[in-house]
Amino acid sequence: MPTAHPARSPRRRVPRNTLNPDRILDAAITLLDRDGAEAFTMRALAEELGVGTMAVYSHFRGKDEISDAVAQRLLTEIELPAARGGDPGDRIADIVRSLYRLFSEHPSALQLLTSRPMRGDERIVVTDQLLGLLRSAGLGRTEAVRGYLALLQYTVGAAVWTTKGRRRRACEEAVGGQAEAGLPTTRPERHPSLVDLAPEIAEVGDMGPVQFEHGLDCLLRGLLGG
Amino acid sequence: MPTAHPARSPRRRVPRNTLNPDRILDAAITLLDRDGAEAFTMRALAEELGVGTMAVYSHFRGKDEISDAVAQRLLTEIELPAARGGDPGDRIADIVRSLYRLFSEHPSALQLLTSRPMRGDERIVVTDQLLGLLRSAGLGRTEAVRGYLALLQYTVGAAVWTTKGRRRRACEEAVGGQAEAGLPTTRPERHPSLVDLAPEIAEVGDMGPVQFEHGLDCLLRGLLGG
DNA sequence: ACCTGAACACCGTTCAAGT
DNA sequence: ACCTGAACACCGTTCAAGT
Repeated sequence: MPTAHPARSPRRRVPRNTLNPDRILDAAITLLDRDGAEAFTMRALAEELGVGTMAVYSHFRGKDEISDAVAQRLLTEIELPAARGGDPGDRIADIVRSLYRLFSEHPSALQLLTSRPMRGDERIVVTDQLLGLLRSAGLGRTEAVRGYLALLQYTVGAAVWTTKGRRRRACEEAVGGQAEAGLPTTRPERHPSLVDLAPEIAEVGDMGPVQFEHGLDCLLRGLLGG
Repeated sequence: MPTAHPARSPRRRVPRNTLNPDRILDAAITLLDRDGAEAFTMRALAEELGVGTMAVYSHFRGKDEISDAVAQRLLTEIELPAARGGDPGDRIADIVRSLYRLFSEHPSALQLLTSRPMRGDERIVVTDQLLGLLRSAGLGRTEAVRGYLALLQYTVGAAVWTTKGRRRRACEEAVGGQAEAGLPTTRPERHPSLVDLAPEIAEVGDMGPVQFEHGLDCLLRGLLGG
């Protein structure tokens, strides 16, 4: 009496051809967004799909290949502003904003997107559009390339900050206690500015997108209005 | 005949009290900087120290506690500019630059420093000094807090970018082939700006600190010179 | 108190096997 | 071709034991 799964899920055997790359990627993104990067496991992925662990290996070479495909797919979801006219500065802000939104909506995918080469057509289109807009805003050739990099670096940094901050806050709430917006106890003599600005620090601490907008404004002013 | 380590290292038994928290943190940072974050393993750490895996647990509660302590220690290594006079803008740039340098010199520690609350006095001093300088540069209360955040976000993003780029480049070199500075093949009709600016892109691609400086200039101009 | 190995519950992946 | 479980080499950590 060879009972198949001694104490596992009630799954017996899945009908053929239920699995395909798209369904696997959907499940991977669900897993990533719902449970975080550390829960993105080949075994958990298979469980999510209601399938044996090794079934996934019929469609992808391994976890790395799935991660690459997820990054690719997420970049596809970005909606680029279609309007071809208007102020270059506004259009630049639109594109960068939608990048930030992508990172915010898929927090655990941020490291996927920053850690690997980002090949694929989607990223190239974003790059090309930004470079063209920076040029048409009057920047020189090298300035445009440097400006593009500065914009992306700021965006990634702001997204990392927001993402980690969110996790930090969740962690603190789970423990209990406000913990005054992540700032440890301070002594007025040694940290005068910190104590003086405490109310503003607490106020600003929460809102990710608003803060991103503010920094983006500053950066664009410095880039374009010099 | 109970032979101790069947095929392990020739270590037999270490004299007492050779281990202490400082030596463990030294080894952890060495491991992190030399072999990368994914090589930072409790077993590898013990090997580095010439000690059994579980010996470390006599000094730290677990891997998380070691990671926290490493982050703390790295923040201590930051050298804050001592000069108390001079242009606030220059002094702000100095502090942010030394933060960027810290991140660059300890690439694998970047996620350690961004993923956890960053408690401890060292971080607080940096924050307090930056806030004070932004205020004395003429910024309002909320502007100073937002400006501080923007600066840190940009710094983290630039460091992530540089770090990941370094790994990417090493990976590509190992495979062989220049791979034209990380940019995949492009078609001139679809990506005009990218093709047009190819030489500048290749030129800028390499230098991390120079690019950081440029973006920092822009951001500071937008922040202070508005 | 400090260090040890064995053992447990995980992980990605290889392999031989089923349909 | 597609899916399966067993097995292998890893991981962090618990535990009982040595000195």
